[in-house]
Amino acid sequence: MITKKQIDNNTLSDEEIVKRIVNGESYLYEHLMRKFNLRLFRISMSIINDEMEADDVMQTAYINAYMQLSNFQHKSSFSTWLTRILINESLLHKKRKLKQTQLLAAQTDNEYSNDNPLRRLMNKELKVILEKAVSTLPEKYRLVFVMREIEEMSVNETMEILNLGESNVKVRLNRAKEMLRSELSIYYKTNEVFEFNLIRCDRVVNFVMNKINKES
DNA sequence: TCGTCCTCTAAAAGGATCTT
DNA sequence: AAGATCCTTTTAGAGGACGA
Repeated sequence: MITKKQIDNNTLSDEEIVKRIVNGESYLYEHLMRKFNLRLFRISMSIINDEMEADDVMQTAYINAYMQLSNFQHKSSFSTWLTRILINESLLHKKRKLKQTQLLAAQTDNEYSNDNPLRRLMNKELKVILEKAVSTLPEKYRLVFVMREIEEMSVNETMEILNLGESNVKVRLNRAKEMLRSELSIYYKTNEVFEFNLIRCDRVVNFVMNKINKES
């Protein structure tokens, strides 16, 4: 575990931390991993769609990045460099898995499992619906959507990592949103979103009735 | 070969936010 | 308040893939 003292109250930039790691302070790598874990997990999930495998890929990417740290030339930010390594590793993993799947003639499970970091932030039902909708997006749109909207990465960072032009990033994001709107409309048109269920109905009714009874 | 669909790129308009 | 900057959205055109 890293102490606050060890990382100078989080005031060091990623690039400075990298330099210190390269100079022997390897324990500082934990700080970088903790900082980027969530981002890398989400991006990896957007490619792989499997939590366990995303974990494995992240581990491999972290190890690869660590091994290459002394070769990091600071041409881009550390986060961009690390994300690029993760994407490469994820795509490689996907490729291997596809090959394996074809050999075994097995079906790929495209559904997200139920435990995801987004859970804490969202209503459970809405989260499932959104995840399902996001998972239906073609990979290239899903990646841009996750990076821009969920990870709040800049257009510049996204285009740099994905090796795309600026307008292409924008159009892909816009199309991803269009697809999501269309996908989600199925749910809200069938009243699955904001469903006023029996339990909630009872709760509201009971609350109001209690209030009325007290007033009278 | 031709038509259709999809993707990418570029440009422009308009809105939101930041800076002076 | 005005201008600058960034972002989103829309539109048009070019080019590739694919089926008839």
